[in-house]
Amino acid sequence: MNMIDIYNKLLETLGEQKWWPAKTPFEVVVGAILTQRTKWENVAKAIDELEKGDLLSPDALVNVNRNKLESLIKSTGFYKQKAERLQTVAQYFAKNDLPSLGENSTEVLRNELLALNGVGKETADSMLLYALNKPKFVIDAYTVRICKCLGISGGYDHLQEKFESALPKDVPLFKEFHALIVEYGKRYCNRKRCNECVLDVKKRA
DNA sequence: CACCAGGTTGACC
DNA sequence: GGTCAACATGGT
Repeated sequence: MNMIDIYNKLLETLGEQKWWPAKTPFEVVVGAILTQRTKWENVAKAIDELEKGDLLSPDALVNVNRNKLESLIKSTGFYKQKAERLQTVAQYFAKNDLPSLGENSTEVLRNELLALNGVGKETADSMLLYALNKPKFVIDAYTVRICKCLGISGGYDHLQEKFESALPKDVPLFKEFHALIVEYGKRYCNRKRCNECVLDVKKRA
């Protein structure tokens, strides 16, 4: 089964996911930091708090009091380091306007994002794909686990190359595929449950 | 009570 | 190069 077949099967089984759940590109950036090692429901609460405080803009986030920020995002865990990371990326996006930032090449942007403390490969690629609409395939824990079941092993770079070379560089496709993988992983292929083989999806539908 | 969640970092080999 | 604990809350 090739990548496109896998995509179609997931889509057919799970339906469209329509990621990333955010109202603005900068909200994607904020969510990308907050969701590190954390369930999305807890992130949603924090984003809600930030929205109430009118803090979902780079300038507002840069200027907010650190302790206040920490208390608002407490539900996401690791709240002290995440507060610091949020202000770091907010500073970057305050200096570099989001829409016009997209004119730069994907690789240049990626390196700039990776240079920020708290932004690793997955977070950078999530921002590139879902906030800046760049064709970067996001690899996460579910992707690694599912690929392993499929007999595809390797680290982040290897898997990313595998997806990107097997698929057309289509941003909506990349967005939806990653979303489907996460949803599939949550339901059928996580720490507690690994029904050895992924993509027997018909049986489970 | 133990384990896990859409990672990243710095220390240590 | 790779491995490992730390980071911390909320849900099963």
